[in-house]
Amino acid sequence: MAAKVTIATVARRANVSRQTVSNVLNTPDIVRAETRHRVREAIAELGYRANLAARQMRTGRSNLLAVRIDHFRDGREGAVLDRFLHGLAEAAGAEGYRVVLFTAEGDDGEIESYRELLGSYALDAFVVTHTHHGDRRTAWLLQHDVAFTTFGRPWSDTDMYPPPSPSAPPPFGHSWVDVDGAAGTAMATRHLIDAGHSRIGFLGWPTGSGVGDDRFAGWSRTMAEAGLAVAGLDRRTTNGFAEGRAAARDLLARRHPPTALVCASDLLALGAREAGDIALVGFDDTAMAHATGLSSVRQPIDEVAAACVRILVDELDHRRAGVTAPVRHVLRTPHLVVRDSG
Amino acid sequence: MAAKVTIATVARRANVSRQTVSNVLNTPDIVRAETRHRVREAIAELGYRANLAARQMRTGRSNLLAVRIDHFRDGREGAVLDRFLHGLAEAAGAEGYRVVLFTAEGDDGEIESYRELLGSYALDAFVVTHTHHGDRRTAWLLQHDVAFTTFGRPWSDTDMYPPPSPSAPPPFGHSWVDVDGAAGTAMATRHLIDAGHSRIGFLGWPTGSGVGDDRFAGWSRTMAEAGLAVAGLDRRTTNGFAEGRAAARDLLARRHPPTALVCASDLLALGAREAGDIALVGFDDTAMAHATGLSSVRQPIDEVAAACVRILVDELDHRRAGVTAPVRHVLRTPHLVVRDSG
DNA sequence: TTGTAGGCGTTATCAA
DNA sequence: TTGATAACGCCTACAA
Repeated sequence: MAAKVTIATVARRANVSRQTVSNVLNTPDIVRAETRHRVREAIAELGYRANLAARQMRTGRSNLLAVRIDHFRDGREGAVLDRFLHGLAEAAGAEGYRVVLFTAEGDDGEIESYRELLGSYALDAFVVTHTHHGDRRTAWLLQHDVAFTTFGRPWSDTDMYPPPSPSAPPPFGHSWVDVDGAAGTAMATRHLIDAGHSRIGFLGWPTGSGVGDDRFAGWSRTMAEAGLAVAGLDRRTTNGFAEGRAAARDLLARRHPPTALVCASDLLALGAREAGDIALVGFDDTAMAHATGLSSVRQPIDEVAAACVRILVDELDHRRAGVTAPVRHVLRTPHLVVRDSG
Repeated sequence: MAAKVTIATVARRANVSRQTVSNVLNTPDIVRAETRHRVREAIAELGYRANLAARQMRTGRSNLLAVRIDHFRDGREGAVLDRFLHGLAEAAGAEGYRVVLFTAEGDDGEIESYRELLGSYALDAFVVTHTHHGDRRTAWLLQHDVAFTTFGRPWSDTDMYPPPSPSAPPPFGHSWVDVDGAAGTAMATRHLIDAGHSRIGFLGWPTGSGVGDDRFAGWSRTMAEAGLAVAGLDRRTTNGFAEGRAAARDLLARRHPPTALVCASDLLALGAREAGDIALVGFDDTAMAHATGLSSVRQPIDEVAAACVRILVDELDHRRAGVTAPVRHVLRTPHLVVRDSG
């Protein structure tokens, strides 16, 4: 354990006051070049690093971003969350922030965690993932004037506009970052059309999930634009391998079966692959797709994470300056990874 | 934003001094029951929560555990690290600790991160993952007397016993938690033997990786114990789907081909599945195995994470008391998830 | 441009 | 058993 090096140590070494050292650190411009240089040398020689706890105590900023880590869920969530966390940690690190994890059960459990973490002044902002219809979390955060952004759009108006209250002045909406799922499935559909298919089906999740409906929309819109019929070509089911297989079998058994399928997840696509010979495109470009040669729509997760961090850092900077940051919405376009399957 | 509630607020409300409130929080035994009760009521009424930055400043403890999050690597790493992080965050939370992430490139990059994080007093201990032969990280941490534990055994003596130095007194080894990979492949092998197979092959990674050699050992040991020949039945290759397929084809083309394969990863197993009709057992029980009905050896990741946290909390408690914590080694046994593949 | 004084919220020390 | 005082390391305001 090296001896403790504080601002005072550096000050003594550089023959200046503690305040001058602090200035070199925080507002270098107001320090004479020669002094600044001397102080920086002392800092380097002594290997000085600011004590973050002390800084936080004084400034009230912890430079910590919190994100909930979910239970492992098969397929999609696993791989995507993993990449997201990595991207988040990397982007945050570059901005002088760090990422802390917390776990919670359900929306209300997550809100309880917000209370705890905020109560102990343990973090500056939250990244909220897996937004859904009627999301109570975003409403809570808005009402409590907490800095946050979401990976995922608000899927209903009530998520965007909580009941106005003195503590939640306009604008009521919140910043978010998301991937344009419809653009992804549109891309997949177009790819299959270009490959010569005309009876292209869609395998997705039950109506009602924002993400699922979005992905459905990209397919149906593109089919319509190409003048292709969609009647009887789509099947909605819960996410899963067996479910994908069953749904695909069902589609293939119809009078005019599809020759290709756009799927809302790799898992569904892999299930469908077992249902018979059919061109496939999955979604999320998971390890499974990579491993099994499945074409898949890949979300630019690193960019999403970086955008989240940028938004939050900007938001925190604005708050520090006492002004309201603009609400920002970032929608990134995924890209299609073509493999032998489609 | 609720008004700030500090220990002083609570003290006033309960008609005691700040110190008494602090005592109720940290050493409740020394406070008279009646006073303690009154203070606790005030805490509840006011929704008081300790300011962690202030506490850290005073105690020098941040209650933060740091873990590096790697780049996403296909297959294995993704799913396992994901589960591990969740388990870590959950177990840490239960002990009043939180988990912070950091990224780094290579061992030396990780060591540089240690320097930074420790220098700013930003965390109490590290969890080190993916230990390997000649791991410089553990040696560095030992030499600098940093609290840490590893998920993964030290795979060479030099990892365990750094050059003795005044700052690293005995015991030189470090605590670790790991999964008994050999037990896992032994289990898989026995399962295949019980299913009637006698020519059971092994598909693994090149010699030299601790984890890979460990998994190989379980297979070869079990085959020997059962009096079964292993000559010409194993194939080592880099991890990957195509690699697994090629290696399996190679094995199947031999004069006396195996009828079943124990694989060091799900990815290899899924590749092997495409090589022909052969019973398979994978490793890690990833989403891929779950989705495709592949039998697989599942590591008790949650238990590993919990053990890591327990070791670290214990270590930190000892340090706080000024005594050396015993070095602990935890080796957990995986279990076999049987599906239709094997 | 540089230095001095004070306080952030907590806990450790010691006195009452 | 409880309370007063000081100190952790930093930053902000203000004075020199």
